[in-house]
Amino acid sequence: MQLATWNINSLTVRLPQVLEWLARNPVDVLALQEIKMTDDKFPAQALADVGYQAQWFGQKTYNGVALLTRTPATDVVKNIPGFADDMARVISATVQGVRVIGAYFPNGQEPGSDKFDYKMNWLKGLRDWIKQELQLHPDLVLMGDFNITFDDADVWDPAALKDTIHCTEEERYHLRALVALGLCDALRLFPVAPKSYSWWDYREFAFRRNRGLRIDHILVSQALRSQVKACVIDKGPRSNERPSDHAPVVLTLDR
DNA sequence: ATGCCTCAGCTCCTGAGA
Repeated sequence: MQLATWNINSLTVRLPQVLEWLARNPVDVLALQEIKMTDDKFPAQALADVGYQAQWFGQKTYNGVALLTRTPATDVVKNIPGFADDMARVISATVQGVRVIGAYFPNGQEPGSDKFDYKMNWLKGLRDWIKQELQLHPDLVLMGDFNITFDDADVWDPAALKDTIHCTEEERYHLRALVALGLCDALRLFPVAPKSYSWWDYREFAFRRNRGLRIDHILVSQALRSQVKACVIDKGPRSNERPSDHAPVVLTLDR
């Protein structure tokens, strides 16, 4: 079984690239973030034509998430139950016995800002909910655009970016707290090549110079840990014409 | 320097992203 996550920064613009990627990477589940469209605009038929069912949760202009699956997704939940939020950031479903949670974590803009406070509250709400979800669903995958680096290895210039957004101790504390519930960073179950990133700024030839951050993650529950065969960042689509600024991350499970 | 790209939308500029 293969699961993947990809922040596509507008599904309207990137639909052809998503279809092309799925043709080459026929994963069982693809979680999308930043689809940036209202629910009525979602291209369900184009995805069905290539063999994917979809669950989606959109909104106008910003945010928006979806789960594309080859087999039916059941018990679909949108956003974090018990956490009031007017942004479409999370979609969950059970697929082939695995509880899959696709999430677009808040950006946070700048430490000290209102958006940063919202990010901290959202992270707390997420943790409280995931703690319960793990009790209900031992086989669980939480993946998406976390907008947080684990540590300096995830940052192209740790000195220059110290304490800036995605790299603050507060954000990393929340990420570690999430992991401490009983999850593990699938990419680091294996030797990771230095300077492995999942996002590169559109400006200043950042991708060509590999000036990036690793902020897109796949976390797996303890029960699934022994089934993880591989986890890779696919940098290929970042070289496309009109690319997303994020690369897909792909998890292969032995099940 | 607060822009450098890119995207959506109350579209020829602005807000937001990261």
